[in-house]
Amino acid sequence: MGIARKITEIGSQRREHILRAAETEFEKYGFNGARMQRIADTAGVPKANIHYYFSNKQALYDAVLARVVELWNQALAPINVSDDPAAVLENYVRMKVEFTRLYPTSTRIFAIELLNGGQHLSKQLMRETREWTRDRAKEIQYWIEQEKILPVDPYHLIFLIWSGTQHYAESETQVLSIYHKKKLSRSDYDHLADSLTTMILRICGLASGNK
Amino acid sequence: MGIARKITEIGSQRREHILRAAETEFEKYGFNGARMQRIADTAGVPKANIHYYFSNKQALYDAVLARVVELWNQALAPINVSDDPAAVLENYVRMKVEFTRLYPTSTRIFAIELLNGGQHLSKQLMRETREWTRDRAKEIQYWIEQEKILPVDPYHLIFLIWSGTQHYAESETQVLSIYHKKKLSRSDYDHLADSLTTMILRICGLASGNK
DNA sequence: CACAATCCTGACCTTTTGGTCAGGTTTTGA
DNA sequence: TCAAAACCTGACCAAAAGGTCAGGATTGTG
Repeated sequence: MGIARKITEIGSQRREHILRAAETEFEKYGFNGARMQRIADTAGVPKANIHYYFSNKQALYDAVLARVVELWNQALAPINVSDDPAAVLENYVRMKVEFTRLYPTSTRIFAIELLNGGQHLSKQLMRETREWTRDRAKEIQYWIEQEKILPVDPYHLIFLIWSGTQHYAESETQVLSIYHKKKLSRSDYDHLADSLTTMILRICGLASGNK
Repeated sequence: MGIARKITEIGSQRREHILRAAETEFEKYGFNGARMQRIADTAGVPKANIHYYFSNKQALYDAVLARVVELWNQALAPINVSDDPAAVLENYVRMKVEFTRLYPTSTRIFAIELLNGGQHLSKQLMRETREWTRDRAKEIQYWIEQEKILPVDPYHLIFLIWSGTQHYAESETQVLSIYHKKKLSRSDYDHLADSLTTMILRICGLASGNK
């Protein structure tokens, strides 16, 4: 984009088109394995056209990652709607499962990025995530002190929720192999949401009846 | 290796050397990002030497993956040493944490491979894992029927243990960023093992006191 | 209508990278 | 001791991949 060009024009749905193609490419092959030519083919545009919108591969990747991060931020934001630990936790777990179900591509791109050391993630995002987590941990700690839930390490609990949900996108291959399935269905995810909710609540001593 | 060459000679610690260098390379950059030249430099041998031991990049990667899988299999094997669910679960969780601590590289290579769809994993391994998991799930189901533990979805429980431990290797970047640390210490892992054990036991209604 | 700004792309260039190979050195074993 | 087997490597090579660019098409607008 070098010098400021007249901002987005109508015809620039191309940009969007390319971005979408790039997203699935980076998801499948990672940054290094991604091929500009293949992205061009998927998007149905000449390779040179990509370079009209994105100065280079890195810029394209950054743009893809930016959307992923934006989505991630959205997911972080809305949490506290209640003072009741059980409601807050259940709400969060279900949202996280839903996020994983709806955006497996983003989940995987993010996972790849983290595995690679997160070099392309902004300090900004890292800080926001840290602060968000710290606040959540404090809230949990407060619940513990009020004896509303059993004592647990708040960070470990949060990480368990994250990993437990994301696992179904990140290690989908393994999960599918074990289930002997081609794809996880909607009801698989519904069941997972119930199951995970129960487990997390039990950890906190907030048994919701049984099963 | 084309035609059968006289099997390993003493001098072939080279092979080992190269393999070790390749391991860290594949861990850092993934298959596509890995550079033969860099592996050679790390191993301190000329690039052509690598091709004396491994016909090509793919073969080298397969060899690396084979070791990882072997390690993985070892970790799967020893489980049942007791009839007491609490003991079995605690033992397994602690072993898994220890594995993640000791072999983060392997854990990450495996995670990358799964994220990539596990194309290089043998049907054999997939089947073994499926069977192992199925057996474990049956055992858990049995405990439930005997009312030794609270009802849970056995598969979800197993996946939760896996993801919860592996998370600290796979998303190490994020975890470290949140903890504001450079590295997880031995005691961090000890604490994690305690914490995870407690959480998993609570899920099963096997509260081990508190904390 | 004209001229600018934007959009588009085939052809081409450069660098990187996995891989080869001829010929040399070292080890083995009868 | 000596030849065969195994080991080693500098110098190359061909293909792949990211990126450039000159010039054409299209669109907007006074």
